[in-house]
Amino acid sequence: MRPVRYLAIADDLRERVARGEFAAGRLLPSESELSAAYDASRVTVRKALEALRDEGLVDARQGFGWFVSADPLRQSLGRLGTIEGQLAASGLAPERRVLDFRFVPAPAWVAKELGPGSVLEVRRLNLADGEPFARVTVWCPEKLGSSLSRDEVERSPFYEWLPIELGGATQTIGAAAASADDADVLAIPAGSPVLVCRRITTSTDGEPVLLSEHVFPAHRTEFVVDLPRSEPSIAPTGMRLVE
Amino acid sequence: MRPVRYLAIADDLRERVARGEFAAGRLLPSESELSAAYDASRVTVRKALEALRDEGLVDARQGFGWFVSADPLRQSLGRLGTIEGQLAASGLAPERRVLDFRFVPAPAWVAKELGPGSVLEVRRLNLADGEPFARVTVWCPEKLGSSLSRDEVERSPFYEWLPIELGGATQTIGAAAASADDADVLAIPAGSPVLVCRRITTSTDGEPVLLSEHVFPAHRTEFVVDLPRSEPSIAPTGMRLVE
DNA sequence: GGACGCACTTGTCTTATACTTGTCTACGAA
DNA sequence: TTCGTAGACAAGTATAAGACAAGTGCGTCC
Repeated sequence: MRPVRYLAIADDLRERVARGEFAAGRLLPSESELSAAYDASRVTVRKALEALRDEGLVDARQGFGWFVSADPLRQSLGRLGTIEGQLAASGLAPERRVLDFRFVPAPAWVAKELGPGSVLEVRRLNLADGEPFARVTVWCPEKLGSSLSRDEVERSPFYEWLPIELGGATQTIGAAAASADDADVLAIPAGSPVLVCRRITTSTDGEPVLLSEHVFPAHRTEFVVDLPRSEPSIAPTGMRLVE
Repeated sequence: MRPVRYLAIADDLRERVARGEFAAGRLLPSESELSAAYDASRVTVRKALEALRDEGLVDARQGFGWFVSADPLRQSLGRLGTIEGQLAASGLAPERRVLDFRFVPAPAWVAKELGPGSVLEVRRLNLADGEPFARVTVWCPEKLGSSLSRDEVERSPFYEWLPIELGGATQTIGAAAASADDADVLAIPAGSPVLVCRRITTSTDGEPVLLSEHVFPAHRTEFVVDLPRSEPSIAPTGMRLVE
């Protein structure tokens, strides 16, 4: 339960925009409709929309309506979102291809977080418009992974299938030279620079439940971090594709 | 010795905050709720909260509530600003060596932010215990840079010498292969992976005033980013050295 | 084609309620 | 004196519900 309703609505709208539910340049539902949909007053909905406008995500014209900003100048993701959502927002077709799906003994750095034992390891290739842009490996404890099927994790984001609610995440971003294996699946020369991102996702009670390693070709991806100084209302952190 | 109730409550709250029970930026239960929960009067709860406020751990706004202070953010921003400080903290001797100090026409991506014209460009090498660990280039408008001397920027961080107050910053993090030049000054093989971080720092009124490009050898550095899930609040962002 | 009206939108108010912190007084116990 | 309880009141915030002005799009009538 959130004490501040309009922030929750802003979050939800931000996510829906990021998912591409409202195409760029297209109209959002009117304030009255949103008000009815969220069962909130128009004032509250407006505050949410105005918050999004401050982020440059949407804009409004009197007598016309609210619409997704044509050029999201600083499209910023304040929450733990999926890269796929951003892809969809920029009009690219996301695709997931599962390379491996197996239960294995936890690798060293995974065991350090989850504890020793068997884990589900899913190796996956993410594509945008047919072009590979990320090799992702996800590990989760055996007891969580046992309810998942390979088809499921190929269809939609991993965490959607987990029977628990996720909390926050910590990720480290580093650079490396592509291994022969990664170079192969990403269709880049071996040894060329890649961004390596390791993420530890915890459940709402703080236990690490999901570990992942993302490898991005350097020429296609970069991280954007906003460091606000004065008003800590939102500190967006996200990733975006560079063209 | 008489047990002092409000100090005990303050201790308990401090621990709950430290455990992350209340995410940074999140509202705490109201004074009335805490009062009921601890079976103490509101005055006592208030004294506990005020003690935490004096420590800078929480803050309050009238009519709104108590929330975990945003201080960690500013801290990490400061940390980002001075990697050198981190080095010193870990017992390494930081050193700055100015490679270039000159006024030049703004390069393309700099001109895009600062506008065309002449800028001060400072190329610098950062060392830890004699080992180079970052090549940094800073650009700032000519009228700001004209009051700086080469000795000054070699002695202490760039922004300390600027006659204006800085606001927030946006930085992008990417990977690349080391150029021949960078490889040379960083003492790494040409073409080996490096982290490239470009930062746009704005003044308090939102004007970009400082642009910088940091190049780190991949084997020594990585970024750490915390991602909150549902709370649009504070996302501490920092960088640390890897072993 | 041009003028008009209608339905709908955002922008900007007011009024009211519930809840919050901020501050104060009065009183009791060790 | 110090610490605690109990309560009252002021001031601020979030939200609800609604009224009204102003702008937009569209169909209709002349």
